[in-house]
Amino acid sequence: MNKHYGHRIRILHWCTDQAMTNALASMDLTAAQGHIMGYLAHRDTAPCSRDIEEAFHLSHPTVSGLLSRLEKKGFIEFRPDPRDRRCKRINILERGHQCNALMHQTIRENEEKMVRDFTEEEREVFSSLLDRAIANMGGSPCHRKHKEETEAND
Amino acid sequence: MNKHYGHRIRILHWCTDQAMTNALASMDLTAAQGHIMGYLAHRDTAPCSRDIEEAFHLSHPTVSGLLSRLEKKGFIEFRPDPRDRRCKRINILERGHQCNALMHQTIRENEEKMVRDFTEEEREVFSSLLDRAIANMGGSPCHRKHKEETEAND
DNA sequence: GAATAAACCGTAGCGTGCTACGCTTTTTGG
DNA sequence: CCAAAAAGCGTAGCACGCTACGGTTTATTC
Repeated sequence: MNKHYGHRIRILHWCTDQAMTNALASMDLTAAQGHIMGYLAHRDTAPCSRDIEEAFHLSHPTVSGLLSRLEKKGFIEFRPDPRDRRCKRINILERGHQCNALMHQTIRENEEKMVRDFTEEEREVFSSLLDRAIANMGGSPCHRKHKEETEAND
Repeated sequence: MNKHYGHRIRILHWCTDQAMTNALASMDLTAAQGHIMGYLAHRDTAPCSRDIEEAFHLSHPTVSGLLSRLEKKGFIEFRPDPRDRRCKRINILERGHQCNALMHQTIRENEEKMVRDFTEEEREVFSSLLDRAIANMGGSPCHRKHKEETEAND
């Protein structure tokens, strides 16, 4: 019936996304926004949009939209970089720090939930197979920026 | 670094989606639209929107939008059901039939590509682990319609 | 030093997913 | 038979992906 890997991947992606959405709804964050906040939290230096694009393999309009919504809701603010006036450094505000603990806990819970009945060995196999599947599909997306020579093209 | 299953699932989903998008671009179909066409092709009776919603676990506004774009591009047409005037049966048009072969070939190629270096046993393990992960996350989304008793809740 | 290239960001426009609401039709219950 | 519930679909409005284009600042090159 639903025999395709692609279909299962889609469903699983949906599940994780929904779980995050539900867990974060209480603090007015979506799943995507939460992941950004989680990333910002364990950075020591304030990153700019470009850093997030690379970390999440997202296009910059996507990141731009996410950040502007986070700013509007008071989780972050932008600070001009005096060294480079093109950059807008992203600073976490109080409200952003508050959600940090819940964020990481939620991620951990969902990760655990997904493989809750897996043995340790199965978890490693799962990880390994996922990585190999990604590699087989051509690696991470990344809009082929800074791709050195990843293209053999048949 | 990218240690989370959720992250890998996201990337893998992205990969399959992009592969489909690229493969189908030549016939003016997106990945999501292509999947719908593939589903329609191997149906003998003309389904209605509801059938697609359940098959793909999508909300009905999403399906509605997909179908209206497919109709606008001439892949399908709607036919009122004389038995039930609420339903709009979905009929494949010539153009829709034309893409069928390419659709299925593309799906097969991508499925094979993803697991190209997997042994037969690994493929089965992968399938099984994906299914169990989905089950662990609470099963398929489906907006909890016709869930009989799937909820044990803890 | 001025022109070109590159880097960073923004906006426009689209597709695809969602929830929430409403409309029409069918089914159900009294 | 008529009212209420349920089923099917539509629209509005949002989030979040993308590509394509443009604008400002920085770096390079002559």
